[in-house]
Amino acid sequence: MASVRVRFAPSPTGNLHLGTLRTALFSWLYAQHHQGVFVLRIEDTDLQRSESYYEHSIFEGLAWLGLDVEEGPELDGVYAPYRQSERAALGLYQAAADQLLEKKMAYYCFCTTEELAAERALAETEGRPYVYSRKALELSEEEIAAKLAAGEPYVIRFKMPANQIITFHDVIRGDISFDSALISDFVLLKSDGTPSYNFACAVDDSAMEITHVIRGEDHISNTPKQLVLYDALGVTVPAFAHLPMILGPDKSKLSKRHGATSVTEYREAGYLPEALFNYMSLLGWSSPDAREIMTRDEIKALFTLERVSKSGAVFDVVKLKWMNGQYIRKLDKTALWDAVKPFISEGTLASLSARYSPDVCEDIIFSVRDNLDVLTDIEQYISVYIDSADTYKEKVLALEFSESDRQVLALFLEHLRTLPGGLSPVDVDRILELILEQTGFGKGKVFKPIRLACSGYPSGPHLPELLSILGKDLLIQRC
RNA sequence: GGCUCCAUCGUCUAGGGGUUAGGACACCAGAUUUUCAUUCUGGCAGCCGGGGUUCGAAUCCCCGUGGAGCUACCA
Repeated sequence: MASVRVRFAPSPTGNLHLGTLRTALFSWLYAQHHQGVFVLRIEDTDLQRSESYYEHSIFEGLAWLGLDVEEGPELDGVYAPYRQSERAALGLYQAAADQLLEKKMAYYCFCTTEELAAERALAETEGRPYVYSRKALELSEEEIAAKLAAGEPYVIRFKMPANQIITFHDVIRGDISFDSALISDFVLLKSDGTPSYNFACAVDDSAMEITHVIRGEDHISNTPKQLVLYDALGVTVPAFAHLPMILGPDKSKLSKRHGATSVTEYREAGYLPEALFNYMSLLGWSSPDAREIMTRDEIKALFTLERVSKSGAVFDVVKLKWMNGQYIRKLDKTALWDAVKPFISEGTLASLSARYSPDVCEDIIFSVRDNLDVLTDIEQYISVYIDSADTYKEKVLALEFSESDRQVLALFLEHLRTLPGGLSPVDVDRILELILEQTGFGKGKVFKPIRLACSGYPSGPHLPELLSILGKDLLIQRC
């Protein structure tokens, strides 16, 4: 069997979108699962909207998620170049168009946008579906030659086969058919000489020997156009798989008006790539054994198009957050510190390193990890460790301590003073235990005032960790 | 409007003729935790409607309905 070649073909007209990313993810997974090749092709034929800045956003997004590209721009490969603008410069699309022109399967069209708009408007008022009138087909050879010589702008259109049912088998959805009579003679080459999407797509997919075209459901209606092109060009047709849409909460195609949609935004909001990868893989696909938390390798091994669902999936940030928390809690002390560090403000970082050694910094972060859903949550939970003396005073002065509270604090202070050496978490546990015995009070009556007096906060990390990190000296001052 | 796709808890989904319709997030309750959080246990909640086919449909077929996508010299 021929080896699998899957392509991911985004256009660099915006930051890498979550929907686009999911297409990339499923394509990559499919290629990986079959030990195939994952190809990146940049579809930058829209000169107005394409920007190299966005191309980088695509590269970065893929790399961040760990979707390694085997063939693509900057990488070369047998099928280079991988940017359509570069392929156009090589005359690849022109050559294909010439071939169709010669076979009379395509033709020159000099119609202006105004003429076309008028045709369309007429069709609409008459309530019939619009297809191009084909008036350019009536032009004689001489007329065409004259217009060409005069430098009149033109496009090249494809001559759709008449009354034909075009059918293809979608790996996910089964057979899908279209009536060719309802499809207009679409443009192959635009008047600026660049290829239209459908043309470039078909030409390149065959040139690059793509075996599987995996893309969004929104491309289903483009497929018949590409099919007739494959046929006209006399090349092999790849397999198609149309993925369900990713939806916003209102069930319409996920877009900016739904909030954050670019991969960069999620990275900056403190999501881990492993979590996003895992969550996205479950949007339209499910594992055979109902597991949800899986490693990249596990997903890769389990992934098949047969288990991809047909209906659209609402992007649920709440579940993503939960999953991100799961991944955060899996990180060990050092990995957590590395992950979280870029999300701590400079000021906080400065006061942290001014007061604590690097080791203790890791302890601090680790002590609050259960509170983190996203990395950006970190700031709010570590303030207890770095509050200035003034801030602390302000907080404590607002509190009221009862007689029993004072009794507990006095005892605690006593134990601290008599403790030789530093204060370890185990020491804290022991002292707390002792006070419980000595006073006969319940846990709340003992722990609460100590937490309050020592930290100024009613809640926070576990007492042993919190107190041992704050340190004996500071606690003696505060009690 | 035309064409096309889709339809199981609020959300993501499993289940493809006989199941108490399963899991996950969220939500609610309880337990553990000095506290927030974490963790654990339990609970709430679903087959869009109508016709067929069948001894028997969530499952197969048809029709409705609803939602979505496409309808460019964008991709």
